[in-house]
Amino acid sequence: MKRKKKTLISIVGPTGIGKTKLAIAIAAYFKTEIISADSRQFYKEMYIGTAVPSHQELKAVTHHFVQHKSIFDSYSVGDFEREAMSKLITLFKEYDIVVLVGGSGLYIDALLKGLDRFPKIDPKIRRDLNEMLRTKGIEALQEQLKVLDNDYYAKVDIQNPHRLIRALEICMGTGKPYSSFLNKAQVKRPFQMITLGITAHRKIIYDRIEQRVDAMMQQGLLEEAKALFSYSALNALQTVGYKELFRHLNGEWDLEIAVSEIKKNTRRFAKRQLTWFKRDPSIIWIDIETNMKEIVTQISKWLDNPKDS
RNA sequence: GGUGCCUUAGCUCAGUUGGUAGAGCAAUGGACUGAAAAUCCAUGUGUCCCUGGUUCGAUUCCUGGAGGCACCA
Repeated sequence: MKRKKKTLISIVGPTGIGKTKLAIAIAAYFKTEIISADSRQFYKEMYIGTAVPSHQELKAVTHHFVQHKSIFDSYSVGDFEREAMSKLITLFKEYDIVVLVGGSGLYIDALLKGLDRFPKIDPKIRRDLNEMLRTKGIEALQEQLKVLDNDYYAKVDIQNPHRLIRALEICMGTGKPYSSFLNKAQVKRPFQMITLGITAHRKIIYDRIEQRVDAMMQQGLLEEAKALFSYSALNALQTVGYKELFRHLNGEWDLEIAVSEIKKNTRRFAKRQLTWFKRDPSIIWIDIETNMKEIVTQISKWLDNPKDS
């Protein structure tokens, strides 16, 4: 018998905590498929350093948005939101439950909460703004934003060049203030959501990161980085695990230093992920030690008695 | 065994002509609307090895001890 209510079960949490494994177990249990929201597992040229699911895991449960893009493609969170929403709608025709898994907070939120709509902007504008940043400094960007969108200037972190450039490219590309595009509508998704956050004591998270980085090195991360070295300027390769090895490959760092930098940057990344997810009160946090059976039982209970819409 | 040097934050170390201390790194907290594994902001956590002594006051000077390093035996 089919449940009427469509439900998206999301698994979020810091890197290395075991999201992949749990998501596959849950998806297998409910006999459904997985949508991945991991901004680095999209790219097919990167494998070891992004900890994509193994071939076996991918065979056990169908995954979407894993290694479906190339590092040479330009791919944004807006593209992801559109593609993933349309995939979700398709999947819900066949399944009552779909599993979403990932560690990229912005991408998860894009799907769960929606983004405002922005027109496509000519990439030349961003290139010019980056050039302006390089030659005239961040003050020039700040001055420009003050003129074009004073409201946003008052709110934004004006030390952050990415934020300034994004706002400015919208202002310049559309002729309208960036802030005029924000909060157009509260999106209402046509399905209910259960979001599980996996977590553990910081020490345990960090130990797992340490072990995982060592394991990646053993699996040949250095070789993978070598093969991608000539593309190191691409956005997709601004990625922990690769950017540090590039600095080893260009002679800047000993391998040992590069590896310890990878560990450090992965720790910091995990911390930022926790900061992002912590502010979402709808996330139900479960400890890494909780066993699978308990989790599935709990989910089934929620599905039978949805607390809210 | 002798002589010399060292012991201060998680680590490496600075410093206080005697008024209980500060850098770098690490760490921690936070922000985040198409670059997000990106980008940015904020924060100093301490038996100054122990013990007596001198002193109004010792992390600082002196005695003794412990540990470390170097050299000599």
